[in-house]
Amino acid sequence: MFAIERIRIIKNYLLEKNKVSVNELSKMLDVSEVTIRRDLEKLEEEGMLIRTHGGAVLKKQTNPSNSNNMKTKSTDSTSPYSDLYEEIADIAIHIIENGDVIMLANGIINYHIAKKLDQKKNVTVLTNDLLVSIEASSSSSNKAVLLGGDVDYETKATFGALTAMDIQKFYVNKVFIEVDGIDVDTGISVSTIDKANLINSILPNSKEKIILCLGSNFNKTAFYNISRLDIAEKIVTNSNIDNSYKEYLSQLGIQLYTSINAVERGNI
Amino acid sequence: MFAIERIRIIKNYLLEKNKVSVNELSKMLDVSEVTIRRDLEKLEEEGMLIRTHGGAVLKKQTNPSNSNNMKTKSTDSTSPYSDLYEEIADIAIHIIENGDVIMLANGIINYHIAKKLDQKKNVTVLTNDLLVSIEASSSSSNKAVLLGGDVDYETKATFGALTAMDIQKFYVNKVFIEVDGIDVDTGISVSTIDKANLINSILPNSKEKIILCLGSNFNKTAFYNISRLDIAEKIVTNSNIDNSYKEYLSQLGIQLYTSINAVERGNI
DNA sequence: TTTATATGTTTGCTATAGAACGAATTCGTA
DNA sequence: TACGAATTCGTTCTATAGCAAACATATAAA
Repeated sequence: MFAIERIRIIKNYLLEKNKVSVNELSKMLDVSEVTIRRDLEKLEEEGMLIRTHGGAVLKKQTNPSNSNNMKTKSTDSTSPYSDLYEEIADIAIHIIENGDVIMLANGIINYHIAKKLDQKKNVTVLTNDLLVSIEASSSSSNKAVLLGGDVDYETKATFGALTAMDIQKFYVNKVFIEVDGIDVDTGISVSTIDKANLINSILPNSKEKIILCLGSNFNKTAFYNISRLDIAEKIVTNSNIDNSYKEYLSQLGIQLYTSINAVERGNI
Repeated sequence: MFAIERIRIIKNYLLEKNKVSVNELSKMLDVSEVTIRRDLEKLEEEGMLIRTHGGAVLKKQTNPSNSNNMKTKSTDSTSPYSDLYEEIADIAIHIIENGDVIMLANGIINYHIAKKLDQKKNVTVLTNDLLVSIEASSSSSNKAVLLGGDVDYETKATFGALTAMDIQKFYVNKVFIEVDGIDVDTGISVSTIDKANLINSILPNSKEKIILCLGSNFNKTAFYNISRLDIAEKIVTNSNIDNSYKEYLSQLGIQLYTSINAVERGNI
């Protein structure tokens, strides 16, 4: 037996018994007591034990107060926008009806929608967002179907060729899409190509398209353009937007849902 | 014999025995001790083993001295079996080589393997386990592909028709399967039909099948039978199993890797 | 050819582990 | 409390095995 093995064994034994005797170890490991003493000496240097006459006892670790961590979920619900996301989700949840088959593309607002889904029954959720799928499946009356694909650690969502293929297999009543930009001229846009591809894949396979967008993202254009605005049936946002937009959207036949809290908060 | 062959043999030998001596290997492989030392040096750099005077022992990520505190993730690592799961994962991780394309079926052991994957490079992980996919994608040098399907809230994994279809699109080097029962007569079995179906789907599409099984699940048969034992190339478990099994497995040409915590079990 | 890689041999040097023995300690008993 | 026996300890010494480094050889690649 190698020294390192012997020491490993002594460590384990000590952790179990909290104390060891030289004699006992010597017999157990079939080496001389001198050797055991030398081993214990090493372990004492490591700070693992305190030697005593005839053996050693386990040293109590001074715990470096690490009890603070243990964050639960990775979505930054501490983000400054968290409330706004939830406001939008609060509106959007009412658009969903029992028995609906919906797609929730990956994103924070859709995560909040998924958390509220236990209010509904017999809803089938198609999503590429891992956290959305977990929330949506938490209620036994609903069902979540996750799209396969390459996992993006940052967004906790699947993308890529497999995702696009999987999407083709489904047809949904409603798709909820979070966008990073809405603009009269450029339409709707998102900031990553993966998300753009995903949305483009699902659009043809959905009856009703519902755009979710922070009020602050109106009049903005993100890097990847998806389509013109008029593909959408509904837009949900958190703040009142100016009248020109309202008119424009109503001309296109798009329903605009706005969080009523917007005014109270006094935000623009 | 090429160096690369020799090193592969040493690896396997080490995984089986948990320790090797320079002298022993030198005789066994008919090369000088210097050569063996140089090989061990390489393997130590790879993080596979720890060299010691006279040989080397298999490296364990789970240091017994700090096994107490700092539990991180939501899977019940507080479960009494947690350490055993991790022991098995500690062995299994050494079976994975850089550049491998592997399947990790859903389960706790595979979750532990996924957490250790940051030691490896360019590994592609196919999985139906959401948590596994997140862990496996956390390192930028690796890649995770999640199988689509119906999400099961309890196991945080995907199952069903879509999962089976998605699996057909891939072929992997190695598949790691956690089973709930191993028996000489009945072969390998699991406790849910979903998992049984999943495993049956991937088996034809994998070159090497590696079974992960708690020692306590030997001689047991879970509800859903999967196949005979001889489809597996390797079995990894956490405790010594009796000699009749060892003989039987070696007759079938199955390599048995065992993690032994010698003292705990009192056998030296 | 040169160059690089893999392996073996030789040569001190070092690590390991046991023996010996005086010093320190524990402990039972007076 | 005191004292002696028994145990345990630390130190030194020794034999053995294992080690790294330098050098040598062979084989393959450029």
